[in-house]
Amino acid sequence: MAKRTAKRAPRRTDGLSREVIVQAAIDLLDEGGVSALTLRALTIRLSTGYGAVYHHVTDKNDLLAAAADDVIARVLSGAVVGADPPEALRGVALGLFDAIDAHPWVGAELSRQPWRPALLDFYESVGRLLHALAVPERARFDAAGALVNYVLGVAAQNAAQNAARTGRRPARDPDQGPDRDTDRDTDRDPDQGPDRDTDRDTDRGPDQETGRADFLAGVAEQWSELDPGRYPFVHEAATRLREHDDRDQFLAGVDIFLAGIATLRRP
Amino acid sequence: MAKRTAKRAPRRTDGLSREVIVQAAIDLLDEGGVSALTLRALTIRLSTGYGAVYHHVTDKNDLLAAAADDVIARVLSGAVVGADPPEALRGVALGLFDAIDAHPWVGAELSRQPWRPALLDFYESVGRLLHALAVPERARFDAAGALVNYVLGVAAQNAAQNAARTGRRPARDPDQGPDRDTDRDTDRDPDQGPDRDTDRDTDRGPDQETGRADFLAGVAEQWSELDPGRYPFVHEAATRLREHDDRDQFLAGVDIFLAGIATLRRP
DNA sequence: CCCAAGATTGGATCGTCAATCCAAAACGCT
DNA sequence: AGCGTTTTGGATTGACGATCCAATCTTGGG
Repeated sequence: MAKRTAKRAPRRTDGLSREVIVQAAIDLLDEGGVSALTLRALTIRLSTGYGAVYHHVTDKNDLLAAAADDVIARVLSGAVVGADPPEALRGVALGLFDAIDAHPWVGAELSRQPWRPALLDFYESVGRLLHALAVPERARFDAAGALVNYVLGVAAQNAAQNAARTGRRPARDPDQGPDRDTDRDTDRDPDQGPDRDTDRDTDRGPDQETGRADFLAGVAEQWSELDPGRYPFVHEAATRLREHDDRDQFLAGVDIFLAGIATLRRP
Repeated sequence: MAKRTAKRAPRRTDGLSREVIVQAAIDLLDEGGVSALTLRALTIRLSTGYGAVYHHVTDKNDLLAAAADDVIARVLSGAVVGADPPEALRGVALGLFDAIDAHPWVGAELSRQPWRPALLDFYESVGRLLHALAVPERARFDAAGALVNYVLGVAAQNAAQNAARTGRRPARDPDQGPDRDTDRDTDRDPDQGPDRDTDRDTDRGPDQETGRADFLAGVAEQWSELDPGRYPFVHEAATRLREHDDRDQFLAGVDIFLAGIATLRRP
């Protein structure tokens, strides 16, 4: 076989740096979700090779973490100030929520590593505001943890679903239509050929906005078909689900939280 | 190469069924986390081939979802009855928390698909208990959603961390030996210097129980080294962190929630 | 200006994985 | 027994993360 020295492309002149790589990774992630961040895609986008990338980055995990830190750092810089504590808490929580909503992949990443330095400022803000709310020290720790967990949990879940809906995959998960093998056990139906295409690469919905509505409508449809005797609450909730808004419901949850926290005050 | 008809192993006689496969998958998942569920491992454990598995299961996602459904179905069957509503809510939440704690991989899976039928009973229980608490219909929907999100969020995060600590991987992460050249730094990061090794995968403790404590101690160590002027709350929280217990803090969060929900009552 | 040591880069290569494919083996029915 | 159908085993494909090494640039000492 021909000498493996087969005339390689000339070396780039513009410096490749960790920042450049991380930014390219963020772009890929924003465009196509976690599954779009592959070493191959990165090397193509940067028109470089594997070695160059790995020279600046230890790992794919390193890259993902760096990208998440980067996004969060930018977001948290725009802090909410001057409002009364409850309002400020809402603002901080919403800030993180919106950030993760805008970059769904960040949610999954942060959920996996909630003690990353990038979140320190978030903890700190929450803790201070709780202090301002006269929550005693011991309870403050629990309350802050719970609130952070709530925000990250909700955001991560919305992210996972948004990602799934738009054809991006949080990790795996091929979109999957509204219904599906609820019938498993016994003996899977003899063919299931017809869906089978839901599988692979997903048809990404015609539109992201209407896609979300369609998805919710599908779930609501299923829920409303449940036996009202056996599932009275879920059956009823189906109607709410149709008019449901992620952000509103998130805020409602935060408010419940704040109301609960208010009971912890020690004057 | 010998004719590809190279004498294949005799066909098994005990029937291979979807149940058997799912159960084997659960075993693998419980033993080694998500990363341990590979088609290879599955075929080896079942001493069968790829074709056989894919004949009963459409996808790896399908398999994972089925496994999660299975575990949850078993857990939720042991419902809490007879207690007063708040106590029952605590019981339901704890039940799900403990289940996910025992099977960390379920947390990640459910977080990604919170509307799976397996969770219907959970929603239903929560909704009914909220009804018993005299929460008006509209608020009930928000409250139930928030509570479910909280439980799933916390459980998923604990799961992710437990998984990371014990060497199981929540999603990616190539196992990789304990140490490694994290020093690939070159320049970058004048800030956030002290951590940087929190980065990757932390030293996994020798033992699962003490491992958790070590991990928390490590984070507490970092936090306590922060500038108390810049991060008063986090710095102070470090001491709490050392004596922190996941389950207790989870319950504290649930209680805050319940206190907040109590303010929604309409008599 | 020149050249060697080191830093940086490109891409071939390896091992693993999910998924597909097809023929062999067992089964079921007459 | 004979034949179509279901079930099974395993080779194969293609994508990925990671590693490796030679080619290429940069730097600084002379």
